[in-house]
Amino acid sequence: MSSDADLRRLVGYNIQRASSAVMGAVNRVLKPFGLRRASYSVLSVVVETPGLRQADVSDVLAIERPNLVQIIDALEQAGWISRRQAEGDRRAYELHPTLAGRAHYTEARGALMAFDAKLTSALDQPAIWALIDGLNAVEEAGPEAEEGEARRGVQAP
Amino acid sequence: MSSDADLRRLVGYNIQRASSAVMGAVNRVLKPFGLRRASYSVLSVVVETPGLRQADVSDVLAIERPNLVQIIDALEQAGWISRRQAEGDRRAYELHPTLAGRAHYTEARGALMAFDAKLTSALDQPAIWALIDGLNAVEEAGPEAEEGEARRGVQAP
DNA sequence: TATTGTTATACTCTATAACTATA
DNA sequence: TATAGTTATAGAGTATAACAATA
Repeated sequence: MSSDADLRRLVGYNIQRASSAVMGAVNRVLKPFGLRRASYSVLSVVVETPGLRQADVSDVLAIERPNLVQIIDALEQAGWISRRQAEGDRRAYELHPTLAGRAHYTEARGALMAFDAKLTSALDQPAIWALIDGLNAVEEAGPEAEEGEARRGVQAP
Repeated sequence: MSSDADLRRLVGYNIQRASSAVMGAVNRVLKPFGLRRASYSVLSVVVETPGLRQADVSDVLAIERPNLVQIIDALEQAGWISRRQAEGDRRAYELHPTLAGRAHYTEARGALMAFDAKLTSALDQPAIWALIDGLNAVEEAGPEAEEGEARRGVQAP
């Protein structure tokens, strides 16, 4: 009987453990491409949906605007995306992938998808769908599930 | 069609999003009890398996030994666990819960399990089992899945 | 008055090297 | 020589306040 058996009953704990087991590995897969998880995800949405503004990317990826700035700077300096003045709003920038950016994304995506497939190699397709559905349900429930939980309790040092 | 549709095909991305949606909420649930995720998990294994050494806790929870020290310090100062000299090895400490620690854990556990149940309120029991099984499979596959992925690629700024 | 991008900053989490005292 | 606990520290990742330019 393993010592974290009680913790293993919590979905949140299992998510955390799986997450930390995967995060570092993902970064190592992306490193040869000059990308990290965050910059890969930004490159992905810019390639898939050109013309998004930084605030849009912030909303889609749940990355705070200030933290996006440096990520976009790096992607722009690498020559993979570019900022363009948004038409009709001189405050905003539209983000577009360069040709090199599209090609680079395709390569990195191939490596990452191969890695991701290995993560689930012990599962059949229905199990993978169930996993993703479950994760999405938890993600949606997360913010609202706090109501009423954090009201009683003891203050401690 | 949402802009992260391509990312959503990656199990790792869905895990990351669910994880970050849940982590902060868990900490807010635990805050009234003077606990965070890490200290709650340490208190849990010490209550469930008294007498573990710090190195054992490090292995069970995948927390680096140096990072454990401050967590255990805080739990000890709060009066919830105690360090005891291990018999036959004067280098090591065995960790034991206090009476107050057991009681406090029971309270915090109740709040956390109620919160955790809300996370999965949209899922039936088989779906919850499938979610946990899938997460555990990914967690096991994580470390090994990197072989051969990170060898080719372009170095970038 | 509100919003976009930005700067600066701070806080948490995580990872590593090196020390001590024991074994 | 190796291990348990510790110290110090560095690096990500994340969050917030405040500013200039523009709406």
